[in-house]
Amino acid sequence: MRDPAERGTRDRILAVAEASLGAHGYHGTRLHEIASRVGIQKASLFHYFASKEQLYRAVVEQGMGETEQLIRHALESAGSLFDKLRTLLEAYVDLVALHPERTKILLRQTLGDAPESYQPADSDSERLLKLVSTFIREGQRKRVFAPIDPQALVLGIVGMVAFFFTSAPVLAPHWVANTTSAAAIAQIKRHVIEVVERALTPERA
Amino acid sequence: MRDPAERGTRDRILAVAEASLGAHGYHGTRLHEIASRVGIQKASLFHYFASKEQLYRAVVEQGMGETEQLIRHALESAGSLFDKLRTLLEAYVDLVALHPERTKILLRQTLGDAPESYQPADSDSERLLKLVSTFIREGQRKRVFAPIDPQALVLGIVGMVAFFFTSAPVLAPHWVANTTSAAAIAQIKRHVIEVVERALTPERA
DNA sequence: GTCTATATAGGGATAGAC
DNA sequence: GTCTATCCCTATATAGAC
Repeated sequence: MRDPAERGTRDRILAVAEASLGAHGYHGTRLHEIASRVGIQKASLFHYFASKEQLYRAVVEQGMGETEQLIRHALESAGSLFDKLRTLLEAYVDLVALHPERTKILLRQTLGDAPESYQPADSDSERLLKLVSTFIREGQRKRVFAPIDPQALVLGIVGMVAFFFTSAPVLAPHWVANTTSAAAIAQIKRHVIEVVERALTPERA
Repeated sequence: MRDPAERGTRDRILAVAEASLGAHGYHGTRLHEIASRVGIQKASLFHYFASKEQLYRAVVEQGMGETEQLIRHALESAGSLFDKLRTLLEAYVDLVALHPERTKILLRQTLGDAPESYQPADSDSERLLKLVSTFIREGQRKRVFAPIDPQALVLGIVGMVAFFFTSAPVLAPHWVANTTSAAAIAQIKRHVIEVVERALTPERA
């Protein structure tokens, strides 16, 4: 990290590793494949990362960091609570759409796919969840949002969005052939926003 | 299958394999571990299944079959469309809650976690999805359900529910400490039903 | 049908030259 | 910092006795 000359290759390794880990999971990923795609020899990887596990950790950390940044930024945006909500959802969908492999890795991690020795720093994810659910709870206190379980809502959204971009292309290829197309992303965005807004809009009875 | 004497051990292998595959994924699963838990030697597994891949296929097939049965049954239940919807959602949540490992396997499969040579019979899952989305589309035609994208809704529900029982316990352990408790299942059921009903209830404007 | 013993391959990791 | 060569372990799978 201190040596700028190393950055180039190191970053390329991280990028390729993210793709491989997303596609095949931790145990299914072959260091040989990563090296090959980067254009170096397998042994050269060990110059940058001490082990497969360390490489995995680096990839995960990078992904979590960017996600947190994005969420904080969206929650600080201007407008009404529903405006903020919308901004957040749009940004989140965009993020997942832009990094489906990363999403797969995080999803897989919650399924237990990780090095045996891995102790997930779940404080990260928990902190993120709390950030958003607190935002919703605030809105409920002000009677702007309907009194639905905030934690469940947030978890459900995360699962839903992740599923759209990771599993849906496999399960329902005819529905969204290409989840990277602008049209597909817009469609999913609209859907998510509609469902969430309906869930959070107070009864007008 | 023809030899009844074989059924006992074979079924136990399938059950144990489901648990292991769910917990560690295909590549992370060790045949040695399965054999050990069944109480036999690793080599004995090959008497029942020709390869690790065949064992995997058997586990997946069994899981898909039961899921399809359940969905068909729920859709044939009595009552209004909203009644049927409710019955379906409750049964589905119960199924996932009862078989979290199975759910993990199917989730993982959509993420690309499977033997290299594996050609997923996605016709199965596509057929299932179509079954439910057709039901919703029918309700929309009759103006009972709001005109939301049926495919997206169904995929979203599947992702949401799966996430609750597989990832949420890891991500938010304080939220639902034990997703197998009756109370937790009831809570999740209520949440899912509320979100879906709100999404499908036509505007009263 | 279950066992012990073993074959075979693949993959993570290291050694050491350049 | 990248390479070639190699170590070494683990995991799937097979052979063949009982």
